[in-house]
Amino acid sequence: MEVKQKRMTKQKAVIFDIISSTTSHPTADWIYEQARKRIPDISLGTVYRNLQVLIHDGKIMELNYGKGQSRFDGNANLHYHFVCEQCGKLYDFACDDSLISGETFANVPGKIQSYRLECYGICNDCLKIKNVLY
Amino acid sequence: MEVKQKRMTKQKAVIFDIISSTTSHPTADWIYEQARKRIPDISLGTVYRNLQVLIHDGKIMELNYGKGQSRFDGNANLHYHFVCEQCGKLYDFACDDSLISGETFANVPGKIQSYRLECYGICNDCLKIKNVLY
DNA sequence: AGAGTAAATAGTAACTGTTATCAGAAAATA
DNA sequence: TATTTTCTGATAACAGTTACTATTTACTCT
Repeated sequence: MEVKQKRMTKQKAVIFDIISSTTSHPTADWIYEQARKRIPDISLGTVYRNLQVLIHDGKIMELNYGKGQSRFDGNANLHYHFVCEQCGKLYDFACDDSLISGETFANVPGKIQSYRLECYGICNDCLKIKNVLY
Repeated sequence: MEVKQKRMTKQKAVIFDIISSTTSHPTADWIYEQARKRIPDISLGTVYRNLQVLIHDGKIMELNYGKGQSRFDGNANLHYHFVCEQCGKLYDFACDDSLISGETFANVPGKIQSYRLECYGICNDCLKIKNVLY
């Protein structure tokens, strides 16, 4: 797939604005629905194309957890994610980077450039609702 | 999807044997090709179905990195993965579990049940071949 | 500003990986 | 052996994403 894109278009600007003004880690479909409110005849292909461009440019991150749709994150800075296995919500969390470095990767057979850490469990909201169950 | 399966079948045994005798984290397609050498008319659907059953039974792990095909790992014990971005190879690595615990997840808005750690970079083999470039 | 041209778009078809369906085969049970 | 249940192979359906192409749009150079 070709990800170069030099020109600024209305579509690209709107897509970037949508992603960077939410913290909800939206899917391409959701972004498409939002974008249609501003550009009614925007096409889903354009959304996907521009998402790739924005990723390529380091403006956004793509998060894919298992199967299903990818999610996109307007915060391209280093941070981690917590997935609630009850409600499916995706939470950001920060942690001291130094906790996972050095020794942690001592056994890796190569040179590390990046890593990815995610955790799974039950979020506080779900714990409140049905805390008997967990 | 239904993942219960009580009976041991030739197909299931062969699939499990193939996965557990390689450390190469194969895809469903590769497993299918190997299985056809032993059961020529086995179907791809059967491979997928039995992979789900084996995952459900905790015999194997599914690894999905971004898009593309899932990979399967006959080692269901806790361990981590290193992906070479040059050659695409997937390496296992162990690390002291205690390095990533406690404080690391202090800010998580919920109760953690599991986590996943992967790292990306250039493997030693690729570094040898073209070490000027990295 | 207007013309020329290279790049991006909308709409749609195609593709990929996976899952569902279902008639028939195989295994368990009687 | 007959009956019932589970699993299979073959194939169709599906979801998410990407490719294609004629048309439109943004930028460049007067």
